[in-house]
Amino acid sequence: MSKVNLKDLAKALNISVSTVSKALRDSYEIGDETKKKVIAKAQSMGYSPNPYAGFLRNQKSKTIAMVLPELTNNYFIQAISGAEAIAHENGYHILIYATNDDKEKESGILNHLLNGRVDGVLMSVSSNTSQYEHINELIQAGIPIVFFDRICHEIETAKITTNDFASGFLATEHLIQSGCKKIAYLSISEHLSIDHKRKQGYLEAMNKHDFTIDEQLIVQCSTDEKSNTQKIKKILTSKNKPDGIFASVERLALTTYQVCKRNNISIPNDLKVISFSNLRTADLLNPSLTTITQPAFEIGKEAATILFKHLAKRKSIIPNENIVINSELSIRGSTNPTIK
Amino acid sequence: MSKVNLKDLAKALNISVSTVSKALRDSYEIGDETKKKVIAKAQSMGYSPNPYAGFLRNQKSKTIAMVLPELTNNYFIQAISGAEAIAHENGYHILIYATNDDKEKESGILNHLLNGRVDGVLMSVSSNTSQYEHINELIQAGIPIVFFDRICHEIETAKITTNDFASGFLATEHLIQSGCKKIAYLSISEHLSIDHKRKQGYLEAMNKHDFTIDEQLIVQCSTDEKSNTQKIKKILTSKNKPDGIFASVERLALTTYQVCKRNNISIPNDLKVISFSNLRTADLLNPSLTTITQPAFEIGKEAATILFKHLAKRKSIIPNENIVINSELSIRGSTNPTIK
DNA sequence: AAATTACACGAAAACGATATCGTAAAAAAA
DNA sequence: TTTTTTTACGATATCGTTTTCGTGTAATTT
Repeated sequence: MSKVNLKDLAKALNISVSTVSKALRDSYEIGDETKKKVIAKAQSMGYSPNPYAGFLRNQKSKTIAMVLPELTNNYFIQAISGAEAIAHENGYHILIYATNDDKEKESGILNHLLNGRVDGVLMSVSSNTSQYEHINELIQAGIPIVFFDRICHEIETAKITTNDFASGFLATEHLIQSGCKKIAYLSISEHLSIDHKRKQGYLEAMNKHDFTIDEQLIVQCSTDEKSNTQKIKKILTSKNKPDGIFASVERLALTTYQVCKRNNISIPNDLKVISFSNLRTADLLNPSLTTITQPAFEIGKEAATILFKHLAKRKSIIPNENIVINSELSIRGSTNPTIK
Repeated sequence: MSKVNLKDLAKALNISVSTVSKALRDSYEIGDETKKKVIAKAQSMGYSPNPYAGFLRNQKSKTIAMVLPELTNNYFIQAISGAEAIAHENGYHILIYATNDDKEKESGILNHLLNGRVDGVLMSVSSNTSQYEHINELIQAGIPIVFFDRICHEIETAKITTNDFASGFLATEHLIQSGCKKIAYLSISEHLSIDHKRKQGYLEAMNKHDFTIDEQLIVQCSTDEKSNTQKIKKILTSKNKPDGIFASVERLALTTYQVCKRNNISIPNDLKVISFSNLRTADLLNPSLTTITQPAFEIGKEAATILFKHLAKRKSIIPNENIVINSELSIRGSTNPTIK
């Protein structure tokens, strides 16, 4: 049982607790010899400071929370991975919370964090979040928050995103240049800023190339996969069926693939597909999937870096800042018949 | 600034701190009226207890750590997701640590946890871990640990795995029954128990069907993807090339797919492939991948459940226990030409 | 009426580390 | 030599809870 504390150390060395504490923190108040003795004794007795005592004293826990809509998602996982990597370097620890894309659960989690369990929060809001009181409360409690991907424009803080508008534009234009005449957009949620921007990019590209916008081809999807499958199947088997699909998120592209497989719709011959995606197996799909790939790892890393920077300054208010890290288009078989 | 503490509440109510504390914890010592007053005031003043003060006092933090080889891995992510779901229900929080499959980093992380930052640990050991002092230290410090998937037989505690031997046997037999004559096994690490068992299953099936074991067909892979690609390419283009591959983990199956794609080896005609995998897109690969799918979500959930059960009892020693949750074989195109 | 028990609350000691003071002794300056 | 400064350390309050123990009043028992 290594329950050695400062008091034990002090007793063993016949000096005071405060001297031991200062020696271990390399204070200028303590002589070199004493320091050495203390450090040696701490080593030999296997001392390691009780973290919670320090947290209580300093009101800092060196812990942050990542609050995410879902975990089983390549994008978020890579973002966690990026944040985790940089956290370790800065001596921070990461608590993980999944909101299951539900505003109520999201709100509950943030309320739980209100009491100072974490020094800061990295967050991607859930798709049905349209009010932000729970977020503002957190900030007012002095806990800074940095958004990434699914951001809140309404909150003043740092926000990391990719170039959603430009990428949406690029994706749509790529479909047009690949010969598509009727392009559908699969939307994930009307409340999400990223969705809005990607859709704006889509609309802009349509306009530029004098395509008429058909509201029927803008499909409002949700978190309910059954319903999404229905909607996608319906549009792909309707008279007005599109010959190109731009999926705003990976999940919807995969659903599209499933629907096509079951209904013998050939990609890319009958239908070309492009999607925002961080799938590692995009290359190996049948056909390989043309993607807009976000630098998720870097985005997570950047979000964490900014948060740590402000935490180090003991500034709980993070000024508004929009950081954009560009995505990349990878053209593959789902939009180009010459690629397998 | 909601920095309301018990003292503030007590002052506002003109009663003592201890009464407030007891009232909020619904102690029998406090009268009903006082309780109501206190609770109402706590509500109106927005009181929320400082977690670290409680942790310090109780020596419990309601926090556990998950220590994993890597995050960008479908299996581990599902396991995290399972643990996270059950943690929330039990009021626990989860810290995430990635070892990058490196024993040194793993050791460093466990050392960091030694000081009581967490009440318990869920862990899958890294593939080059062959000594267990750092794990034993943790247990001796009174922090219980539950293993899942990549377990340590040498440590006495609860261990959750899938039926690796039987699944390895089943996978190999499936290849044999699919007509394979020369079956290779892609090993991930000789130190890992799961790998060992899967390989034993492979060997047993080979024996049962009077296949001669060819050591050349047992390929020792590693965490270095370049090297794995080389090895797999080498064996698939050698004179002694196999017509069936059993990949012990998903990553190696994907590498096999890449190699086949680049070298025009047709799956399943030239080569049949089966793999342990939790890929959501197994269906959509070219060809779809026959998998042994582990119930990762349930495994994570079960591991967390067991840990919480023991933590609730304040028992820091978890008796040895082996819990097995079976995997499922999903036959798809990579072993059956009639399936796309 | 006296003795006992229950009830409702307050005072204070932990939990373990940190930081502000205060103060001896030694060194430097006057 | 006296005064001032530096050096090195100790005593103590503090962070916010929880919990043990003590105590005065009211209710119950003999």
